[in-house]
Amino acid sequence: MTSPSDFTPKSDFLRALIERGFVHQCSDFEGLDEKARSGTLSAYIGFDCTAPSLHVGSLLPIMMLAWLQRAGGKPLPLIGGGTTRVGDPSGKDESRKLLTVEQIDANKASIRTVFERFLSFGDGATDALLLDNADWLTGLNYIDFLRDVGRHFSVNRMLTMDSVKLRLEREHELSFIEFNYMCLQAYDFVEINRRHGALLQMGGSDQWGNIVTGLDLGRRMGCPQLYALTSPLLTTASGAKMGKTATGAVWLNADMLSPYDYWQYWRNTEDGDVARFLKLFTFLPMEEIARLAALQGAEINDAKKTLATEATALIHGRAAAEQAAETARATFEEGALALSLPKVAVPAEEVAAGLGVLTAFVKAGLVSSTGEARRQIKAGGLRVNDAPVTDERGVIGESDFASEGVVKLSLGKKKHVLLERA
RNA sequence: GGGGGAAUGUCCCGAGCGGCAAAGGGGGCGGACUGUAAAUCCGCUGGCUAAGCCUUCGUAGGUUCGAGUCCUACUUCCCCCA
Repeated sequence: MTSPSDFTPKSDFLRALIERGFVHQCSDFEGLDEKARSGTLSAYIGFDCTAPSLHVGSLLPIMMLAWLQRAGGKPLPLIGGGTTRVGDPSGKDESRKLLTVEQIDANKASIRTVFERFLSFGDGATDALLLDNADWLTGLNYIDFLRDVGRHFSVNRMLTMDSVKLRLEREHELSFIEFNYMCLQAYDFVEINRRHGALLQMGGSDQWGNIVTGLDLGRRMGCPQLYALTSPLLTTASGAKMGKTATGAVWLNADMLSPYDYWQYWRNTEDGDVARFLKLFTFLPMEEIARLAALQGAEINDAKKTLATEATALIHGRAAAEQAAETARATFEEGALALSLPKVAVPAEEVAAGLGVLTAFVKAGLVSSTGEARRQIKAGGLRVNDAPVTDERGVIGESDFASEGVVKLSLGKKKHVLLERA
């Protein structure tokens, strides 16, 4: 059995994951359910550390770990410090740059702050531990690895895996590194089981093959029965991949995306996604979600606000989330000037000298070039203090700074930035 | 090893008789309509100190008044034969 629909879990952990829509496949529901009920279940998920922040795409696995901890399990987020040093070859983009050890460490530290929002770390039985596979991969000796681990991999079997099979059928290049990547990933499972007793690896549905390879290796290398559980690939109701927005990726670190913008991301959820997202990205009880999901027409906006505030509170804290909600309310519902909108400072001398509108919008980060600013003006998309900009040679001067000492620049109806003198 | 293809707007896919800032999609952004939604329609989608200037078609040279387009070498990928 691999489908969650025809299984009734007894453990809190699996019940929560299944009823909230986190589960796509599992290697053995009954077995895992049993483990989750008897004793502390340790589980790990691998995360990418090529950027200094995770983005919303990683939120789903983080939530799975959080539910695990809530259900009395021990979550083990794993950072691929070792594997990123090889470079993930599964994308065919060869220009992927290799990161230095320092970069990886910096990213790791930054990413850890996100985990700390969702998981409690420490030395206790159910406290989370942040693992890095560099700890065991970098010291590996090739000959030893081949002898102890490599002999357990059946190339015959690896050749039947979808990821490999497809490439071979299409006669696409499959490099040796790539072929080995799954061996390392499988070995991670064994190592984490030995070091921390992890019995379960979770991940996105695209990781199924790799995770199952780990299961297999574990059996051959004398680990206890291991389990695999994957989550569905997340797309929006209209089929787009999650995590992209106007400004770029939806980062989880506040210094890369402000809580206000993060709140806005969730506020703009499509109708058809609201219920699903409430289940996946908030800890609200199911009854409450059912109530919100039943809202029709324009009322569903209330559900979106709740989603935005709850989701934002998880990573930026309740206070920041409520402030974002309030900022949005004042800005959108009252059309008022909310001083808590994201701010950008410009040197006072530049303002005194007269700041061109084009430059101002570029500085505010609302447009990427003066050329784009010109185009947006033609399209009627730029406003200064809510007044449409019609002249691209317009100048922002002292008089535009309201009594509050800021100028509100807007792109379209949704994106606002305050300019202040510094 | 031999033979034949391919590389295009720095998001992606893709056309391109020597006159090209380069067709067309997708995506994205803006406008209209709405509910800060979806769908639909319209516009935009190299940069700048902007009637002009600069930089782009794998890399480096060459032919030409003029090269994405022709020639040479190189790089990478694909196909066929061995």
